[in-house]
Amino acid sequence: MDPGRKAVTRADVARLAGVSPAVVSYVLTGSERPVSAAARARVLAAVDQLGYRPNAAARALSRGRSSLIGLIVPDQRNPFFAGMASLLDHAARAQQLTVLILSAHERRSGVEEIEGLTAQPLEGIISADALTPQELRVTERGRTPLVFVNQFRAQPGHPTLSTDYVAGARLAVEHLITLGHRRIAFIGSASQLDPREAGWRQALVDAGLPGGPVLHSEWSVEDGYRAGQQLAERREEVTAVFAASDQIATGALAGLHSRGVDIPGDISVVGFDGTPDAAYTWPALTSVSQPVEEMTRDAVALLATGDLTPMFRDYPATLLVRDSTAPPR
Amino acid sequence: MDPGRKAVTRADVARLAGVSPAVVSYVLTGSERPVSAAARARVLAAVDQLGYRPNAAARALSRGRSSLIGLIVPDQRNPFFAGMASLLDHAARAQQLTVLILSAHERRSGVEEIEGLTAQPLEGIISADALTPQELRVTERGRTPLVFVNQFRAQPGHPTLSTDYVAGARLAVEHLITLGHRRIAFIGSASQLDPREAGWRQALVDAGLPGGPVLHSEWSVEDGYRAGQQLAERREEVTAVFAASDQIATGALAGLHSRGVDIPGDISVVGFDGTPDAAYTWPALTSVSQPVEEMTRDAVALLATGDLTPMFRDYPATLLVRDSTAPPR
DNA sequence: CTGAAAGCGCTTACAG
DNA sequence: CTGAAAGCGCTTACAG
Repeated sequence: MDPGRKAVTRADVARLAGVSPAVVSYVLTGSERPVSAAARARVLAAVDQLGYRPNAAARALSRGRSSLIGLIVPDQRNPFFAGMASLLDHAARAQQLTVLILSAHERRSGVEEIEGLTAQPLEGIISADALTPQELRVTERGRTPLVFVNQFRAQPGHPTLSTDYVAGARLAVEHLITLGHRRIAFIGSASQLDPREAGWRQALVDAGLPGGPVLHSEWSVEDGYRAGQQLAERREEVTAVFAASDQIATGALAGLHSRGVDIPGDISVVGFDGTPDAAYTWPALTSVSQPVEEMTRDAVALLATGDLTPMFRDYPATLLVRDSTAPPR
Repeated sequence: MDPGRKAVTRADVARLAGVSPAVVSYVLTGSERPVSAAARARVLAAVDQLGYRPNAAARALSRGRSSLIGLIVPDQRNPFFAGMASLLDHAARAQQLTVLILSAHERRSGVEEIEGLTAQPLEGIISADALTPQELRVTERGRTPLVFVNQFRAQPGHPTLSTDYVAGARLAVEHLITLGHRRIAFIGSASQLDPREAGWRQALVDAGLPGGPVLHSEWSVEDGYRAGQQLAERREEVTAVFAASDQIATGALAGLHSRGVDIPGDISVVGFDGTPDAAYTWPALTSVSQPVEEMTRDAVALLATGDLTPMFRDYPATLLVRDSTAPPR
C-alpha cells in the first residue's frame, strides 16, 4: 500500500473532465440538475479512469444522513436473525443502503450501544427487538427514522411490521389436531405476552381440547434441549409439542432423543420461524415459516420513502410440513 | 419525532459550557491537549445535559478514517461466520470500532461491492474470504488496511491469521484411528487446496492406512446431505467420515439417517468448526473447534495498532469429542 | 446548462 | 491552558 498516494477526490475528477466540481456532483447524485451530454460523458469517463468513489463521510456530512441503516436484533448468531440480516442486506442494496447490525447480545447497557449506533447519522433503524424507553429516547433525540419488525404488538409512534403470530401458531396446532393429536404441549418464553402461546391455546379451545402442558424456556437451543428432556418425562400424557422457535424445537429434538423418545412416533414436534437449517434436523422439522423477506423489503421501503406514519401491519405465516409430525400411534 | 428540533452539535456544548468548540474536542477526543479541570468538568456536564454525541460522519471526514471496520465473509448466514461476526463485534467494541458485514453471498460482482464497502472510509477490513485481484486493487487504491483470517495460505502483502487446518484435520482423523477405525472417508470442497484434505490424508498415511473415499461437496448443509446419502451407499466399506465443516457434517448426519444408517454405530462422523449448534445435532457432533475468538481479537489489534507487516500466523484447533464418534463395531 | 460559494460538524496544527 | 482558523470532501441553493 503506497502511503504517498492520496485518495481520488471529486476535484481530481473535475480537473480531468474539465468541468467544475459541482458538475461532478450533479452527474453522480443523479439530481434534477440538467447537465450537457458532453459534460456528463467526460465526467463519467474521468470517474472510470480514476476509479473515483465519493467519500461516504463527506456525503453523509453534507446531506445530514448517511446511507447506513441499522438493524437491531436480539442475537445475530441465531439463524433466524442471521437470515433476516442477509435478506435486509439484499433489500437495502437495491436502495444503495448499507446495513449495520447491532446485536443485543452485544449490547452491554442498551443505551450506550444505541448511542454508538446513532452517532453514525443513520438513514434509519429497523428493529426486530423491543427497545427500552431510554433507547427510544436516544433514537428520537437523533431524529432517526425507526421501523419495527417482528413485534408482538404495535409500537406506539412507529410503523410496525410483523408476522401474524397468533394465526401462525394456530396453523401449527391445527395441523397437529388434524393429524389426530389430542394432548399438545407448548414450549416457549415465560413471557405472558407471546401471541404464539395465545394462538396455541385458541386452537385447542376451538377444537374442544384440554390445554396441554406449558414448558417455559428461553430462546436458545440449550434451553430447548432442557425442555425436551422435561417433556420426555411426560411422554405418556402428551403426543405432540409446538415450540415457539426453530432453535427451541431443534434443542427439544435433541433433548427428546437423549431420553429415547421416538419422533414423530412417540411425540410430534413443530417449530416456528422456517429457518433453512431446520430442514436438516433429524427428523426434518415441520415449522411455521415467517415471511421475513416481505417484511424486510417493506421495512426498507418505508425508510427509503420516509413514510413513518405509525401503523401496524400483519403478514401471514405459512406451514412447512416435514417429517417431525405424524399421526399419534 | 420532532422535525423542528436539530441535533445537538459541538457548538451547543461549547456555548453551554462557556468554552470554545475546540476545547470540547480536546476533552472528548482524549487528546494530549491540556485542559483545566474546571473547563473539563463543565464540558462533561454540558455533554451529559444535552445528550451530545459527536457526529460520526464529521469526525470521519476530518480524521480521514471512520471508526468502521469491514468484515468480509463468504456467507453471514453460516453459523460459523455469524459467530465470527459476533466475536468480532465484541473485540471491536473494546476499541470503539463498529463492524460492517459484507457477505459474499450478497456480493453481486465482487468488485462493485467492495467499492461500496470502501466508499465508507473504513478503518480497516478483515477478510475471511479470498479476494479477487480486482477487489484487492480496490482496497489498495483506497489504502484501506487489510487483514486476512481463516485462510488456507499466507496472503502476500497482508497479515494472515489462520487456524492450523492441517493439524486440526489430523486431530479429527487421529481420534477416529485411535477409536479403531481403518476406513475413513473425507467430505469437503472439490478445491484441491483444502489443507483439511491434506491433513486427513497425512494422518491416514502416517498410520499406514489406505486412503478412504473422498466425496466432494460444496459448503452448504444441502450438499452435506447429498454427500451423506452417497456415503450411505458405501457403508460396508467405510466406518467413519471426516467432514470439512460442521454445516457439511450436519447435512451428512441427516443424509445418513435418511438411508437408515446408525450413527455412530454404523458410521462415526466428525465435523470441523466447533459451532455451538453442532452440540445439539443428533447425535451430538464431535468436531474440531477453530480458535475464532483469538483470531478475531488479534486481527482487530493489528488494525488498531496499524501494524500491517505481512506475516502468517497459525492458531491451533482443538478437538471436541461428543457422541457422533465411537469404536467401529 | 454551468460555476463560485456557503455550509455540514468535526480535528488539529498554529498562535497566543 | 485556550481559541481563531484552516481543512476534510462533499451537496445544493443561488446567481449567472
